[in-house]
Amino acid sequence: MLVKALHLDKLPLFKDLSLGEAEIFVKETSSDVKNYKGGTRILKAYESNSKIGVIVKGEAQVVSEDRMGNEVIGHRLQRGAIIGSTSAILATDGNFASVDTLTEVTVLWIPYKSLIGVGVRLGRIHGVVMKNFLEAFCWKNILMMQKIELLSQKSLRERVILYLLNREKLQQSSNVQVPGRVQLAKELECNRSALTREIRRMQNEGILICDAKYMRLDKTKIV
Amino acid sequence: MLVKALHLDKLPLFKDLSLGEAEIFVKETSSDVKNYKGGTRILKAYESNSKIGVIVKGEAQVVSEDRMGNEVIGHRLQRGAIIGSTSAILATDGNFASVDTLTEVTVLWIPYKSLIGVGVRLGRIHGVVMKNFLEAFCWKNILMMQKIELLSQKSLRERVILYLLNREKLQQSSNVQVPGRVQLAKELECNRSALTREIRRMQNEGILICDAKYMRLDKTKIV
DNA sequence: TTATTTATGTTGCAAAAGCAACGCCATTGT
DNA sequence: ACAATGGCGTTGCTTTTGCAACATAAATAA
Repeated sequence: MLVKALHLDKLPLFKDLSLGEAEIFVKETSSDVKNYKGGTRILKAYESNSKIGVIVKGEAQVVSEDRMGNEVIGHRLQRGAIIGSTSAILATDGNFASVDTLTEVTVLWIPYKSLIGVGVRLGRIHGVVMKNFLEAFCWKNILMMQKIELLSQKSLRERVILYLLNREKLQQSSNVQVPGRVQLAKELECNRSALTREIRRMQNEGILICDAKYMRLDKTKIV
Repeated sequence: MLVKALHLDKLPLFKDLSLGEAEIFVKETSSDVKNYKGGTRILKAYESNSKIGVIVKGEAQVVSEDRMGNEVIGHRLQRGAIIGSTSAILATDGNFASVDTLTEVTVLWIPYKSLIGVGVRLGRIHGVVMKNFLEAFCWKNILMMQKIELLSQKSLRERVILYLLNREKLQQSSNVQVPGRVQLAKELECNRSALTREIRRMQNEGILICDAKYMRLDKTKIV
């Protein structure tokens, strides 16, 4: 069965559930699994959506544009990531972002109404899933907070430092793996050449040691 | 009883519940109500917390500092606002912000464990509260997204415009009520005098009509 | 009332960041 | 092998923004 084949029970969303329980949940909520090729749009901005998606396999990406036509962040989504939650939960105006696949992607779609509605029937199972769901949701929140904090820095240098400090925690290493400069500049929401310039400065001052793929902050030198 | 006296059943969190049902919920989850004087700290950053708070009366404010010692956003919280959710849900590292009262404030504290745990016993009631809770959560999300979008603008002028457009929707009027310049500068995360300067420029160009309390964009003039 | 904060507008100056153009290198496709 | 594309560093120039100082007005406290 699907649950077993795709190891759905190993998803963070089903943490603390047995294989059997996960199967029951999927069945009772009429959730279904869909496959998408690379480069497809899974979720369209400004369209209504009634299901919560969980990425089971592959990699996808959030894509969106603000009113001014600028592209707003495009962070990556991998196994376990939850998509479409706001649009499903707030039937009215919810999603302002689309989700595109980067590789072939498998998604588990859970009808939001079922998620809410099956409570009585499923008892403990429902409680556990809900708990896991909320946790996932919160993580998303924390990431957003981090982004806000990052963008609130007044100088580019501070953004770089904060970015690296956050990554250190995430990657649990003081030698931080970073994306290419183009991507990095996007994430820091700054101009690419301004970024390289600042990186160079920091290197010269000995605050930062880095090559193309890794960076390391010298914490003794930042105030 | 408390629920009745404080009109708890009228809280968004208890939408679609009767007074009696709200009472049952409060009792079964062992939720309790607390009062705080103005200028008190309700929730402390970096301290563990196991309850979800709902503001019942009064006004409070989010306060936080980032690693660099800068004060990050302090948005206002009013009746219905939910606080402490991340720290309660993610027992480990959750809350990086404190909450202070501005006026006298009443808070309904719901133990997170109960919220999750009472599902079986409460059936429909639980489902409804959960649904309402998720919706509130999502709104928070949307506000954060808006903030991110705002901060992602490259020029101050764009920030001002985006801010006003968002407010227009919120206040449902093209004549937008704005806070004082100091507060506004904080929300736009920019320098106060740079802000007044930009406002003046926009006025001169005829893009913006404003006095101390209100602003109105001339949409025919923005691209 | 007067004194004392606190918000606001204004301005000059300095620092920071955006922009654009260029050259180099690596990857990819033909 | 060659061309074409795309990422990266560099640099000069321009614009934007932050900062600090000051004057005024408004609000608050004594």
